[in-house]
Formats: sequence, C-alpha cells, structure tokens
Amino acid sequence: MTKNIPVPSLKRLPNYYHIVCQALESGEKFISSATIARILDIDDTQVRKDIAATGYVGKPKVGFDTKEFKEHLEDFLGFNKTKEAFLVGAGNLGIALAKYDGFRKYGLEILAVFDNDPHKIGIKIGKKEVFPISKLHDLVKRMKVQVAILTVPSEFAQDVTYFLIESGIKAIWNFAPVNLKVPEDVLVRNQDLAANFVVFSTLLSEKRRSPDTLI
Amino acid sequence: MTKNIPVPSLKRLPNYYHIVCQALESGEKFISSATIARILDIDDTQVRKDIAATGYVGKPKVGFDTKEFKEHLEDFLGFNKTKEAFLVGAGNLGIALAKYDGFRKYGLEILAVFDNDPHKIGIKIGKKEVFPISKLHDLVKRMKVQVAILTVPSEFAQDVTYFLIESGIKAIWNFAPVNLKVPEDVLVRNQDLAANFVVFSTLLSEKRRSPDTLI
DNA sequence: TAGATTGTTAATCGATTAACAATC
DNA sequence: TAGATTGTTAATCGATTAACAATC
Repeated sequence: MTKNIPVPSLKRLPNYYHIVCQALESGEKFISSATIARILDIDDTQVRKDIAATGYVGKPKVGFDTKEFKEHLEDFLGFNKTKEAFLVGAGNLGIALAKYDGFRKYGLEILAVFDNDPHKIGIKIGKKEVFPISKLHDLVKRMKVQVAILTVPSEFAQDVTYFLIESGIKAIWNFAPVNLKVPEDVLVRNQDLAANFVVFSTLLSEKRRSPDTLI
Repeated sequence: MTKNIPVPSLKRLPNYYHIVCQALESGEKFISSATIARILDIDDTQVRKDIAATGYVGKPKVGFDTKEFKEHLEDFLGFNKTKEAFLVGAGNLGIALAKYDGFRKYGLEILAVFDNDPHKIGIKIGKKEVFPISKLHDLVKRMKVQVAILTVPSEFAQDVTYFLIESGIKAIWNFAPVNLKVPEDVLVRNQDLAANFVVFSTLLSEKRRSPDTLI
C-alpha cells in the first residue's frame, strides 16, 4: 500500500488546484513550484514535496504541465467520483448549501434534504425535495448513502446524529458548533464557521498571517 | 510581549470551549484535561499545554473550573469584543451568513450587506439592509470597518477584492474558491467549503480519522 | 495520607526548510 | 553548453507525546 499523504499536504492541494486552474486559463503551459510557492507564500521545496506525494512528476527545467497537473489533481482529489450525500436541516445555511453550485465541480452531490418542520416538507430547494426526517432511514438504505451534511440547530444536533447513525450514516459533515458523540466507525468532520472566524480574528488581532492559507 | 499561541493550539480552543460549555450545562463544576482529551481523541498533555498557552491555570487534583475556564476562553478568543464586518455578495451563501445567528455569540457582527444586483438593493436580510457596492467605499470610511466577508461568485472575487482594498478593507474572509491577490498588509482567510469537503472525503476514502477535529 | 490531577521538562516524531545532485 | 527547475537527502524546527515532580 502506498503511503498516505500527510494531512497538511492534503490541505494545500486545493490551493494548488486553484492556482493551476488560473494559470491554465491565462494560457500558461507550465507552472513552476517556485511560482506556486510565491503565490501562497510558502517554501518551494514544500510545493514539490506535496506534488510528489500525489504521485505527479514534473519536467526539470520547465516545471509542471498545467493541463496534465490539473487533471492529475482532479483525479487524486476524486473530483470525478460522485460523492452522494443527504443534507439534514433546511434552515438558512442548509438551503444555501443545497443550492450551492460549487459543490458539483468537486463531485459532491446532495441527493435530498431532510427537515422536521411540516411547512418545509415537500417544497423544492433547487431540484431537491425536502423530506421529513422520518423518511431518512428508508432512503439511506434504499439509496445506500453514507454521508450526511448536518445543518440543524445546535440543540438538536446530537439527537439527530444518533438517528443518522441508526439509519446507517457513516460520515457526518457537521456545521453545528458542538462536539458530536459518535461510535468509533463513524467519521465526523466539524465545520464550525464561527470558530473559524474566531481563529482568523485572533490571528488578525495579533497581526499574524495564518500559515495555512486554506481550510 | 507574551509568546503567541501556536496555530494548532489556537484551532483546538473552540473545541475545548464547546466541551466546557456542555460540561457546564450538565452541572459539572470541574473538568479534567483527560476528560477533554478523551472526547477529542487527543493527548491529555496537549490539552494541558494548550490551556497553559492561554494563561489559564487549573487546580491540581480537581481539574479546571468549568465556569471560570469558559469565561477565560471567551476572553482569550475575544467573544466579548465585537468584531464588525461588511458582507459582500448577497447570493444564497451570503444571505445565509447574514442571517446566521451563531456569529453573534462569538462577537462577529455583520453591519451591512453589499451587492451589485439592482433587484437586491434596498431589501432587508434580517435587520441588515443591502446596499449597492458603490456605497461601500464611503461606508468603510464612515464606520471604520476593517473586515469584509466575501461571498461573491468566483469570477468576480478578484475584482471585488481590488475594490475592497481601495476602500480600506484590511482583512477578507473569502468564501470564493480562488486565490486572491492582495498586498502585504491585507490578510486573507480562505473558507473554501467545497475544498474542505474534498479533504474530508479523501480522508474518508482512506478510512483515516482527521487529527484536527475542528477547522 | 494516598491518589488524582496539574504543570513542566525531556524525548520523540513529523513537517518544514536547506542543500544539492540529476535532468533537460 | 549553461541555466533553470525538478527530485531527494540531510538538517532544522516545532508540535506532540512521555515521564515525572509538584500540588492539593
């Protein structure tokens, strides 16, 4: 088995992807690690190490082929593989995410939205119908969905999580600012936007640049 | 000058905050570093180190006073200091963020929303009015706002950024999945939700747990 | 007191950076 | 060829973990 890419490297890859996309749009055939490094204000050796960790090889003297490298990153990061998910909680944020177009480019597809509010059930968010949460169990089984995006209010997050797990969900992208209790085999990724802002704002008040540009 | 807290420690603090809030709600007077560590699946020494870095001291034999520690974290992370910001781009995500209630608890206040779409100008999002972007320059000066939350479509992000900087904005929380070019003295924090999902999903496919629970 | 927990010093680990040979 | 850039090994740096004394 090939060695797993280090998490810090993995987190920088989407940045490289953005840069290589922009370079490609400007008609640049090749891009050097030094150029990428300058844009992100990091070390160029690190860029090369990260790229090497994805298995892509550049051309000495010229750099990395933008088109090839872009496609390699899409492959490595799985943009072409559809990742199906259910979204639970049709509040403001939930609706925004359900409508958000940018996910498709990365291969994330929200199949359906769930909520408990009778007023919301049956309405369409973009092309997605809102179902009652009671239907989630069946639909998880039927559609074999493993991932849930959790956008319910904090106070319901843990109870809904128990229900998601009972229904067979194996991974939760959690937007509620709470620590969810889950069994060993369930993966949670927290996405506390407010907390992210707090980190940003603390660095700001200390006049420090965050070393990790993204995520 | 006291030493800056390491960024990894800083990123864990909101987690500690959530946990200590939950402990306080359950009526627990004290919480130990081992308990926090177990919940987050990290080392207890690290928890103590992180807490020490904020300047808070616990009580040997009993642990950390939940009420005191919670308040200390609020202080350290600046929850009580209002951080005013303008939001630029009244699309789905922008509207969701403008309406989002959870920011206030952390001290973030969105003063106004800006957009270029004539249909949107003048409408209210919650209690915030939508202004034309042309008014941003004046309002930045008048209200002395330094922070902008950028939620415009990717293709406009760079141009809007130039305009924000001309207007005097010093920090940008960027939700557009692009690398913004900014001068040295302007701080950008990228919040590419889709990229975050990609990282999550890659770890998922490798059946790895992410070491950083939050952010 | 004994036991539990903090705070801190030392050891380890892994990521970043520096140096440089290989390549075209 | 000379020069630029990659790929890789070695050195450094900083974060994590282990060990343990101090404390109540």
